[in-house]
Amino acid sequence: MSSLVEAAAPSLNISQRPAANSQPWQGYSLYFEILSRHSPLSITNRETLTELQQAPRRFKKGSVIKNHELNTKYVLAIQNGWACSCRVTEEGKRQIIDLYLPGDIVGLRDYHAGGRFDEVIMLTEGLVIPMHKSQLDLGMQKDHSLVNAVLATSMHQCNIMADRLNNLISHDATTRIAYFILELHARLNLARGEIQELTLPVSQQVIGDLLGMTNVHVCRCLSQLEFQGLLTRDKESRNIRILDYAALLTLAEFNTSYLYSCRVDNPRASRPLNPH
Amino acid sequence: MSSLVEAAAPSLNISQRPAANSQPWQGYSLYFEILSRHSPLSITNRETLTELQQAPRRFKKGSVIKNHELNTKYVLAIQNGWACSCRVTEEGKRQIIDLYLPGDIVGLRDYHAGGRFDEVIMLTEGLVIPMHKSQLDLGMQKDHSLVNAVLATSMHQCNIMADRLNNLISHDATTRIAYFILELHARLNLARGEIQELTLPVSQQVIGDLLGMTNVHVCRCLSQLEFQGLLTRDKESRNIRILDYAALLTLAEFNTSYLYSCRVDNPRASRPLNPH
DNA sequence: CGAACGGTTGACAAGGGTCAAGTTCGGTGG
DNA sequence: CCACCGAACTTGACCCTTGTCAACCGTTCG
Repeated sequence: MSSLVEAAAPSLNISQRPAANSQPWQGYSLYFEILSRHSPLSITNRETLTELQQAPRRFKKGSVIKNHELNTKYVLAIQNGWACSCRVTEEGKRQIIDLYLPGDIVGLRDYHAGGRFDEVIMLTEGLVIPMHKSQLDLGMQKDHSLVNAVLATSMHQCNIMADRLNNLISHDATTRIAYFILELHARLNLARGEIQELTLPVSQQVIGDLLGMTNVHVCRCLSQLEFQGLLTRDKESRNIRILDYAALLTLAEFNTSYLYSCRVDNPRASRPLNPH
Repeated sequence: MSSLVEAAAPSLNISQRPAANSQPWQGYSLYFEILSRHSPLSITNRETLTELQQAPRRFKKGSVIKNHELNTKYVLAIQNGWACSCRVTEEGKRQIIDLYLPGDIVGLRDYHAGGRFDEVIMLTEGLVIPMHKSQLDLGMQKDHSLVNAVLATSMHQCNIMADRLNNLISHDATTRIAYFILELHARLNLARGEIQELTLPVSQQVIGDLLGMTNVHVCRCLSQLEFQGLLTRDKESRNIRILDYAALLTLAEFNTSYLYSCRVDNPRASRPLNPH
């Protein structure tokens, strides 16, 4: 079972780079949007979180944005792009164990462990907004509702992982792919807008690494889903259009979409994550 | 891929049963022990947590101790025995997605979701200590160090799940079993005492459900590990004795034992979880 | 232009599932 | 005490799913 994320590209510690001179992110609080999704936060928190978050940083595909010595004191909010966390074996192979999409926070899982565990790598180019852990800690001490928001967000990530585990254990390859597509569809909050099109901006090799199968078989399974009339693909753009949503749900036994739902008064899809 | 936990046995809502008259658990705080493992807690927390925790309850194997309507307002600490959480499909099949051992806290994952997600079932007979969520919330508001402890404990569980995911994705069946045994060995904190013997108090069917394989193949893989001289089994007691710990580690690529380590000043193995 | 990468396809092999029969053991009832 | 039963484990035969290896094609990029 092979597992390769692209060889690590050069990366920078966030603290090495001071805030840029133009500050278009000022006044926009990605953290507030993310954290208030699962637990109500007052407008005061919005101001606090806006102050705490640092300048967005752009990373290239393949950049290591976090490991045992890089950004251990930061959590990172993904504003744009996909990232994954990997376990690195002694032989240097990387096994993808978690996937981060726009609107996810990276670094909660080893928040209290000094960030020792995983390496986080950009799967695409993207924008990342750092926040210093100690400042988030201070924020939580000042306002307890922030504690609940952080806890709820962490648990939400944990539930997504439980779902993936469920998917891996109980489904065969084709079904796993179908489930994965529906998971992305839900996490990207496309279900709410009844948008039936999404992009998988990664290679079939990466999809295989995520789902515990080979790139060859990913290709076969996708072809089969297409053959069955459940979806169509555009190879160039890596777009997928879901043709028969209901049939996909049935096939994948995907009935946990509620896991990914946000609070009703703060729909994720209705507001673009990138304000520029 | 079949998945069956024994048919649900009768179960009681914890609140239906007042504290017993004799109270041997008084003064003993399982929650303090668990929560202080990953983040330092003051002795004040010990008293608080001791007050908050309710009378231990004994459950039979197969009891449902938590679901969408049962104990939704409680977290449960496992003092004794094994439990698992399951996703229930529409056809009523149960898929095990998480395993709880003595010293684990049940109900953190859907803490903020009203406990809607999983059903938790005893895999063996066991003792469970409930605590009302709202009281834990109050405790966290009073003392911020408790927040860190709860967060760290949650994240620890999340990391264990990430490890299981890693195991499922990257290993074949025999290796998965080896990894699973090492995971248990580490989580039960036997590594510290260099104890090479442990008990799997569940059927091979359940092990298969946990690892995404059939009971038949679990049997074959265990036999093979025994044949290779890595361990011996006692069928009656369901005991396993590890003969070649180093070889098992190598085979399973298990190098994450640090994940399960407790704080040095509070070793889990040195103090029995059941004070009676 | 050629190299590198990602996707596709085919032939073949191996890992693991399925089914069925047999075994052991503990519990139950006569 | 023995007969019977069910649960769990074991083993063998067979077959399907998936991995492996290789060739080929289209695109992109230097």
